[in-house]
Amino acid sequence: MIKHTLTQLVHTALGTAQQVGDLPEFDLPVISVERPKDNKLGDYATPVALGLARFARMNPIKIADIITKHMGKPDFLAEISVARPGFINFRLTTDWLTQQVSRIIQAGDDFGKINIGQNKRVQVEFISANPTGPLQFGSGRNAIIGDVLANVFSAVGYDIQREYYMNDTGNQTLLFAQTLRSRYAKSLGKEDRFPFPKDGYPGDYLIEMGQKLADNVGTAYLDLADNESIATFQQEGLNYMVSHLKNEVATMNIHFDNWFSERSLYDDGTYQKIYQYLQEHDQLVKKDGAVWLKGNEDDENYVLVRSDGRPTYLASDIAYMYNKLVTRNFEKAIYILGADHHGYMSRLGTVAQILGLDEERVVIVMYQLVSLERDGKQVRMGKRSEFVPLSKVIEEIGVDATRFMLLTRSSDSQMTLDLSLAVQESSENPVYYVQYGHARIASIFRKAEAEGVSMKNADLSLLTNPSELDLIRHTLRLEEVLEYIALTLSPNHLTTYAQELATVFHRFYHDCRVISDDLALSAARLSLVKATQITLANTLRLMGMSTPEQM
RNA sequence: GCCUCGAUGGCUCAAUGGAUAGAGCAACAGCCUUCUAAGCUGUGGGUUGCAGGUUCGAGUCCUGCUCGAGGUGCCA
Repeated sequence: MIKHTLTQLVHTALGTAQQVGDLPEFDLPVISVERPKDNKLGDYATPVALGLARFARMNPIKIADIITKHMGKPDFLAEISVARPGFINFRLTTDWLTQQVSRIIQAGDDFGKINIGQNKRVQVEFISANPTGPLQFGSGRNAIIGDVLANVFSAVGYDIQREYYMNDTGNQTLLFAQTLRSRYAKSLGKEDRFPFPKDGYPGDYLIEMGQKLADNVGTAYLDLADNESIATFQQEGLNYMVSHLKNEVATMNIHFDNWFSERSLYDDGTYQKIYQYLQEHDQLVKKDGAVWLKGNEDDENYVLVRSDGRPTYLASDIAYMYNKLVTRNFEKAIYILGADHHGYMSRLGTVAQILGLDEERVVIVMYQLVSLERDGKQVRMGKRSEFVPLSKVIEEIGVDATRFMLLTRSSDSQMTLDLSLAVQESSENPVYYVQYGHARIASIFRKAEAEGVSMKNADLSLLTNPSELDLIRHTLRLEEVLEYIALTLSPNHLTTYAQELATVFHRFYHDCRVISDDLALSAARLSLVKATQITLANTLRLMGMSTPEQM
């Protein structure tokens, strides 16, 4: 990446300047190379001299001059200039820029990939909603953030595993099984046998599920022994829900590598193992008949085992983390959590400490909740209030628009979706603007083929129009954007980038006719258009969206 | 009470401690005989919630305050 090359050059120049005594001794700082807001200033810039003024006790302009003096003039740079109050600006040569077009075309689907991950194994766990019902719209945000982050981490060189953690044990599962049993009995006309449980799940899907079960097994499950009964309905319900969830996420272009069972942590001895570990490390306290985790701070006590002997979800979380980071030995475990789980954050850190794990291996991406409105009035979401299924929103506005909308905002910002406006807003969704760019390009190539114009043996040096060069600059940013997203865990930048790239392309399309009588120029421009298409397509794919050939 | 997050143009939002705070929508004015007008060009619109502080430089970091969302269970 050219940005890294520049960083390295500045770094070296600073070292040299110190060696020859042009600059006093100080620890070399982290050098930031950025894109200036105004591209008239240059393609890249560094404010490093500004930050050094204090340590060097020199005027930043003077420092900048010294740095540039020792940088020499690499052949990919047309100009290195110093601007007040001490920026160093770099301008790339047109030649270097235009050559990038062929690099992009050669890389094809791989363009944008970089290797900062060094193939380290990283797990992204996301959604992980209780398998007790269809996904709610709020889970969509979790889904998109997790899926796109996983895409980006793959692209920057990590070996990524996507995992869905199924809470298939505990209170909610029990209630779910009881509800299913009651629905099943009812569809056989035996509701008196198993009345609807208190706080049971009201959703219609359970009525359907009960009916299906009755169709499949008849009355066989009515007279199971007490200890078998609930377990059976749990298992049936879980199987049904998981296949349902798989289909549901598949409609959003999401595919998990693994569906991890919480219960398996108890069945395979992981829980017993960590319990023993915690006991040996004096982390457990018995109080009021329950077992508490001491934690590292006073007053940070959490219950691990209830007074009735059943472990809490915290027990599972500890065992699960152990499983991720020790048993399966992932370099890092990324958790995508909604703000309603933010209590987890400190807890997971505590858990890592207790297990003697480097806390940096636990990465938490927290996003603010999505609230829903209808005609400007808030719609309460929750298990027992109005339920807005994700699938319904997707049905109404489409996967691409849904994904894009959920991805645009930064994770930290709360977002509101007005259901009555969703359809209307989706029609002006910027995703279409981006996809239109891709479709336009496809159209250009259809035309080129029809007219026998090809991009073979293109002389890229013919690309000199500012719109053309600007387009090249923007395609090259993809690598930087991906690195930035991986570093900051902020996948929303992909949407901004996609829109900017589309804007620059549409402007180019307006300014420069691609297919013309000038065959040499046509070939060069077709190459540029190809490179743009590759970049747009890769960006859309990273966001999990389609790349239409026509619109 | 304590903890987390937010407040940026009429609306929805962006912005690596850097240069003149940017997009889209909405409003207004232009551009199709030409590869897709789901496009392009232009205009207006801002004391970045309030008050301090740190810094050469703050929308961004720190402190206090106001308003909003969420958390603070032997629920997950």
